[in-house]
Amino acid sequence: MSKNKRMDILEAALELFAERGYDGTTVPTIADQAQVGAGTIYRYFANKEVLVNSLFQECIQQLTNTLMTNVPPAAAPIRERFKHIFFRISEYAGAHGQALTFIASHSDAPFLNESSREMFEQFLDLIRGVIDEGKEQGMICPLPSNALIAMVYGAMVQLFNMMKTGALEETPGLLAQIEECCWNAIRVH
Amino acid sequence: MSKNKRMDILEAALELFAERGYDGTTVPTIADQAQVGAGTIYRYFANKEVLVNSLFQECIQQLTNTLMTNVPPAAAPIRERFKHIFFRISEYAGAHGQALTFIASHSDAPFLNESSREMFEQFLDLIRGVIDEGKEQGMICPLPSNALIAMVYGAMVQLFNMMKTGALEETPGLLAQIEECCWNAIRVH
Amino acid sequence: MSKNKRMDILEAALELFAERGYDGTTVPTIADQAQVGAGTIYRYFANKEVLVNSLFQECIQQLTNTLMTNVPPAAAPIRERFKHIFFRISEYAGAHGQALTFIASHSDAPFLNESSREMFEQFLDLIRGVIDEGKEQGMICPLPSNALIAMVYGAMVQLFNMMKTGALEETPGLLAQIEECCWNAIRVH
Amino acid sequence: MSKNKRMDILEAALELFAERGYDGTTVPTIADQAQVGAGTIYRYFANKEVLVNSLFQECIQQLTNTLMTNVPPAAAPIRERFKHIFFRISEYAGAHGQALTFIASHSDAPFLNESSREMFEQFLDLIRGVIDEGKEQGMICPLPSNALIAMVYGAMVQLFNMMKTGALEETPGLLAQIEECCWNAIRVH
DNA sequence: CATGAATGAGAATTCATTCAT
DNA sequence: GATGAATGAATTCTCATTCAT
Repeated sequence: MSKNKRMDILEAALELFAERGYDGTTVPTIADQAQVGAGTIYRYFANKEVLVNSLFQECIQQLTNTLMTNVPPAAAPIRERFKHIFFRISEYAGAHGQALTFIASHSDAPFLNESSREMFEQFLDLIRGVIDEGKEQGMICPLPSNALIAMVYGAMVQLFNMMKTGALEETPGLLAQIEECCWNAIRVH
Repeated sequence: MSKNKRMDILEAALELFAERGYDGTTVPTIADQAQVGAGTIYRYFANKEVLVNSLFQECIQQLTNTLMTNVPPAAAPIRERFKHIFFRISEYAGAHGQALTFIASHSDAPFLNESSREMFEQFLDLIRGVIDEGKEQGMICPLPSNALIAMVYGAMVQLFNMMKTGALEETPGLLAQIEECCWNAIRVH
Repeated sequence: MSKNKRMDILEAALELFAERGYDGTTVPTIADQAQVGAGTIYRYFANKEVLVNSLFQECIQQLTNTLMTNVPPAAAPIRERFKHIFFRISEYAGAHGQALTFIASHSDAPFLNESSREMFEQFLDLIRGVIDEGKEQGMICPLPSNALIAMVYGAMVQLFNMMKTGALEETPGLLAQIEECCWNAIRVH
Repeated sequence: MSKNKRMDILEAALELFAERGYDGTTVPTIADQAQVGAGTIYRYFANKEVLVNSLFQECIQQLTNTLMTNVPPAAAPIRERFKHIFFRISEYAGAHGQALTFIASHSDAPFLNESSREMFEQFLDLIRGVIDEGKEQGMICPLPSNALIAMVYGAMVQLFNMMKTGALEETPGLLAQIEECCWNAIRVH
């Protein structure tokens, strides 16, 4: 017996949205997976769109929180700050089932509201901050930040997705090497 | 008056699937966009699933064809062969509206049939071939090929997606620099 | 090459309506079976309802014509006149594929128009005439004519249907015995 | 407010299928008649075909049950056993609206599944049993059982159909006389 | 005349949402 | 609060009919 049905619903929705997408998932299916009645979902969320936005925001919040723990001081070397971002996101992907997959596949969706979009931008800003600082210090390529973020974020999403589905086995040391690769992609040579 | 309604339907579907996803797109919407009657779609495709698979396969085919033109000789330096892949995909993304976005966002979808999955794998194999060869020559990091592909493919998909939506302006020289970045991500340092 | 497309269409429709019923048969299916274009059907019949009524009426007409050939004189014994009816209908059922099945399964249909219903009644009247005369002569049971017709007609329809589908093999002498049975059902004992 | 919507749906379907046939009846029409929402039908029956098969089987089951009540001992005279069949079926036709009409007009339909066909055959076997026994005892004509069943069953279906539509008024004694006629059709003279 | 591709109204079916229990 | 049966609007798909060739 779970003490929190709201959480059960969000977890069920996360898994299903990540696998089949928002439009490919029916509310009764979420209810089944969450082991609640279909009507119960509407006690906690006004409708399906509110549910997906709540879920999206909670995921981004958790991801952001993860990124904000043990943050190296602003004065720390860019290399260290980049590592922090990489390994925190990696940690989050490992800890929260399909959350990163869900975020990545839904962050452009037309049903996301202003608030969800804003939170996603704020998350990207955390990465942007490091990248911009790195560019100023001449450590990172002087390309548009969006391009640099896209490369790093795109690469990471694909990688963690593959690890989730088992297409890529996570061996010791692999993560560190991949981090190195991502850094090499954007650093000045 | 269009000569080829089948093509009109595929083009309309491509645009809509790329924007809203398969499940978020209704058949009448596709019909409207294609300027055909709803029933007409069913003269060309047995059902919506057949439509999305046909579209997916034609896109992959075109992308594969693009990758196969002006292929550098197998003996060419890996660097050149990597550039070829990058710029061909880039060319395809520029030429075919939302095709790359559609492919990327649907390549894991549960409604893709065996044949579609196979064609997608064959496309990835084209990239894998260069990467494996590069690893053998000691030019590319000795990481699992899937990881290397994921990084390059993930980065490219995000980048071309951003260019499509205007979040990233395509300035002269930018593409070449980005290509350099992608190469730096995977090469041996 | 058939010289009469109208006939081809009617024949195709007869077979299909007998097998699947009017509502279970699509116009394109009739066109395929008749080896004509779908549009051609509308050159000969204003719509599907007109087609089924035309077919019904032509079938009834043929059946009626068959019943009217070699009619025994009104003064002939009832037994002989009954035999005539039985064997003529049997002859018609044998000669015209699914016609009797079609008639039987559609004679109550809501899409039959006044004219079709009238013709069917006229056909029944041919049987009714003999039965009424038989009742007057005291040869046939003094039951409502409708009941007597129902028995004889119902039995015959089932029997010829079975012969058509092969559930009942037509052996020499069988028909005569069955006729005897039908007569026994209604005659005075 | 009805206790049992499943029953309401089956009753509505029975009436409509009997009148217009399976293909001539739309699901929303059934829903209207049953006073339920269209979607409700799909909570009880996976689709229209499952509905018609369920209905067919329930009707056959009821008819079979009726035939099995107060069965005369196997040692009873054939005449009595025949009467039992006739009057039981008659009783069923009288009690259950359009059930016999529905059964008769759909027992050959291509959408009936194996199970439905089997149950119908088992029902016919109940009649066949008496007829076969009668033939062995020399009481019933030595014709193929299928032919004898066809006559009796065909006649009865037509008769009860007529009574339902009012084309034949059910007066006291009529039924007994008709039963006599049916018996006369098949008995040895 | 004949055709069959094209159509859109209508059929079967699904699913977000409500509400009586 | 929690439920899940019930609903009907929306979706997928079919098919009678039209019309350009």
